[in-house]
Amino acid sequence: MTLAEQAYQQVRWDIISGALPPNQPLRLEQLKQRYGVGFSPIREALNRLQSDRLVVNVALRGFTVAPISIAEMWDAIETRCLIEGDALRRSIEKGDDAWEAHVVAAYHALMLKAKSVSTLPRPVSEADLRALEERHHAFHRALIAGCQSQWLLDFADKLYVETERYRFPNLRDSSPLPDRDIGNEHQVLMTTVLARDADTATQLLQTHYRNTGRILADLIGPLTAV
Amino acid sequence: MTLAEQAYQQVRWDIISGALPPNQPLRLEQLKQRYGVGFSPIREALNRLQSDRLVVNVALRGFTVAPISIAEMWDAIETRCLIEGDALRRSIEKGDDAWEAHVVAAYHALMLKAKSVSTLPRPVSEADLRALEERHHAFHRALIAGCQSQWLLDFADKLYVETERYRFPNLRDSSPLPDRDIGNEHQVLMTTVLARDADTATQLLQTHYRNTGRILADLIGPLTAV
DNA sequence: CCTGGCAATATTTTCGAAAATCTTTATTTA
DNA sequence: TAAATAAAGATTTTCGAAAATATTGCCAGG
Repeated sequence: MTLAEQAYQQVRWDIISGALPPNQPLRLEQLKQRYGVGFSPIREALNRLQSDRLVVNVALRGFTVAPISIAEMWDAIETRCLIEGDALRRSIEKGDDAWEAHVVAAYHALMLKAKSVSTLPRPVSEADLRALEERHHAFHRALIAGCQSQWLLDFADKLYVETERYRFPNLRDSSPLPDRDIGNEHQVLMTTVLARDADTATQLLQTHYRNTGRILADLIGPLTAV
Repeated sequence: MTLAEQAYQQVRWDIISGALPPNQPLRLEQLKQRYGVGFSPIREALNRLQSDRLVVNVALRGFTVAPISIAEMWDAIETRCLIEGDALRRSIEKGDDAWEAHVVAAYHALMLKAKSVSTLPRPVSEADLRALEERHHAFHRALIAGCQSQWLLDFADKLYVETERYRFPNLRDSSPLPDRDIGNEHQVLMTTVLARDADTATQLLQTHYRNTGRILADLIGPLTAV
């Protein structure tokens, strides 16, 4: 793997996890130090992150971490509902045995990690949270992986990462909500998908995302209102 | 504007127009000469184009122009129908007077250019074709610009460029089809949009794209089958 | 004649310095 | 004092050379 690729993944994670907070100016000299590489790989990473909308760049005035806002979060969530809703529908219609198998496997892997993390003493390490996050992403990707559209999958990936910027930092801070069982929601969703009930599954998926949005809006709203 | 930005726009156009054909290896030394800039701006441009899926990159083995195929074209078209269909619907619901004005203006500008180009002696110059293409893009963007979703607009832009790779090269080669009046299709579409008839407008837009797809598939298919 | 390994060449990737541009600070002028 | 101007400093952008890696062509051994 090239240094540019490594830098890309590291900066990307630091933005998602919040280590590099929204609107933070990204000075090249400082990033060079932080990630221990030269200018070229850093610039390459930042250019790619710009296409992901994780950083913004004004010509000759450098890069900053992209801002976040409640409005932008809802835009990402609603667009995700559209993209993944359609992709899930197509997956359920066209998905073969291999697709089903991957869905089951990804769900199982997610559950195992969720269980193991839940028994860990707080605060949970960055590495464990990241591992859990990887499997969460893998599960959601597996659901729509049978849609046979590379464009839908690409867009879904971009939107997943974007919404994660809102979800992840609150995952660390707040304790799990007593009135919401994410594990159960995932299981019901998978069961419905495997039963090939496209309408119900799409509804469940979208409701899942919108409920998350409402909770996050309540958590973030008061803070940004200050 | 930075050199990297200029290089980006130039390479992008050369790929869309077909001057740099699909699968063409992009040697840095050669591009450096062609566009008259150093390594850094070229690499920056290629990295951005990779995010647009116009070039592909294998680590340490360099960049090539992204391949095209009938299957990929249909994927782009169908995804575009989904994205722009929803965006158009939202535009019609939420669009204000300023949005309507921009639609009318963009349509008018497109018609003017189309008329002027149609009177020009063949072959039409690259510059004229590009100018016409810019206005065509602007019109389609204006239609959905009222949707109030930056994500939908971003995705629509990406897909527009991708489908243009299939449409544009055939625009130059083949004469206009006698049984299809694109100008009329655009006018009917705009009238329906301004009448705020979301269902009909969405149908027209999607049919417009799918008809184009069928024609292009017939033109391209025989060639690639060789 | 074919195949595997090795040197030579070509290409990409990375680095650090130089050039270009923006920002800040100090100074002058009205 | 406020506005405008100029110098100094900081930062981004660009370049070309050096390092790392891949590809090609050649030769020996089976």
